[in-house]
Amino acid sequence: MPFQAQRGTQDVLPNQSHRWQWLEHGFLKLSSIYGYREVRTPVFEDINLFVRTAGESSDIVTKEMYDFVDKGGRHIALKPEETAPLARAVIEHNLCPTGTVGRFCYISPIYRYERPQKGRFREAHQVGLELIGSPNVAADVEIIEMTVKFYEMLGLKGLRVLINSLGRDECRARYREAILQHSDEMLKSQSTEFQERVQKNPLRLLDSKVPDIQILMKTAPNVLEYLEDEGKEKFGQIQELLTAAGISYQVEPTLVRGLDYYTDTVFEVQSTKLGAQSALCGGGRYDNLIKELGGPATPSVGVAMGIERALMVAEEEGLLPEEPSPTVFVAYMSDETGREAKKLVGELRNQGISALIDIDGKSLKSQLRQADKSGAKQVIVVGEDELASGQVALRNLATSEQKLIGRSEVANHLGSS
RNA sequence: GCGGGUAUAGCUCAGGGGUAGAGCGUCUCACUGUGGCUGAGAAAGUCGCGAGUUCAAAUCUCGCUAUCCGCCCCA
Repeated sequence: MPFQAQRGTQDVLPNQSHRWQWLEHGFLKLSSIYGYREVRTPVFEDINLFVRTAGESSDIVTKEMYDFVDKGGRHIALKPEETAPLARAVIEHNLCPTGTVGRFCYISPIYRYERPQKGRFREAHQVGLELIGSPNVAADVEIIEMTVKFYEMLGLKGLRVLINSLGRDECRARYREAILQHSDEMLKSQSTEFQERVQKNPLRLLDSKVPDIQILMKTAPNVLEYLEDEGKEKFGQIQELLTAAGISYQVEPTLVRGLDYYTDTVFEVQSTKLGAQSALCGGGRYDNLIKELGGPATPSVGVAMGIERALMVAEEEGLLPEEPSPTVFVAYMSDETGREAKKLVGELRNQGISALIDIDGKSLKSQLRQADKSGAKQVIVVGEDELASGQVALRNLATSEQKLIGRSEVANHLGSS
């Protein structure tokens, strides 16, 4: 009877790792070019970390959390994102002393207890960047620029960069009132559960998928008009800097984030190829987070980019690298030549040459078929006659050219041809 | 948490109350020691799991599980 595991994510099927490596190497390279240091945190955290950082939206957040009580009675959550754990780690280890700027990047699994669908998994992975300690708009721009560069590096096309500013406390409070007032009539006809949610996070109305609400939001007040003077000025500066950097973007006043700790800038990169999940990444400024967690007031900005989603888009666009194939397939004729062939494969592998060999003693024809299938460019045939004179046959599968070479020169030939 | 689709060979899927199907792949042979092309043949399945209805269930019914898609939510 087949065993079906209760699992939270898709199995990773064979031959995926080169895709991940491709993406992660690209990310780490970009990070190092910009001077970002990699940080890792555990997959689990005390659930209160996330509850605190979510502010008034905390019960919504808790609902989506993959949490449990561990053997020691601790209430644990598998981290649903990396920004809060990283901020916690920065405080705990004083990675970014007051007055300095810290640049950090991460590659991390994240967990959310929700129904999987296209582009959404219970276990997913993110790469992310956090620039901690600077209130300057140049920080916002650096993060957005790196995000765009990352996707450019992967070769993704047709992406939209959306930016918005949510202002700070004063703007937020005034805008909440305005949008609640605007939606007052509509809310009366909704369920109490929905009304409570809206009370907790009215901004969420802006990117609702419900058609009626979308129509209503077309005439909603614009958050940008509620920005404090400083926020307005900064948002203008960010746009100037982005333009100067040659980054095309779109101001989207309905772009919001679910968490309360975001301040001023928020941004997102979208693709049309992800079903209901259009966002490839999300980021923004979070000047209140570190203080909220008990650290010194530390203005920061960051971004988290979904690995699975990026790979899905890359796959649809045919950008993924080819699977690596072995350099050579070593075929043999008999038990005796088989022993010699295995020895040869061992030698090649010891030299770091990717070599494949049949292990079931199949026919030569079958071995060559395997070789063809494996993508190996060349085959070495170890035969009795050749072996008697200390030689093996080297066959190029693409051209069908075959020549005899000395048994001891195999590695040299493989290197050059 | 809510709604819908799907589950049959290694893969992609058709079928359908009475012997389990196709294409691709695999293997063998034609071709004693040379892949791709061609032809012939073979192997391979408790038809997701469990119960019910029936003389008979892969097929109908119910439950469960998994999976995909949408809602909710999205850090």
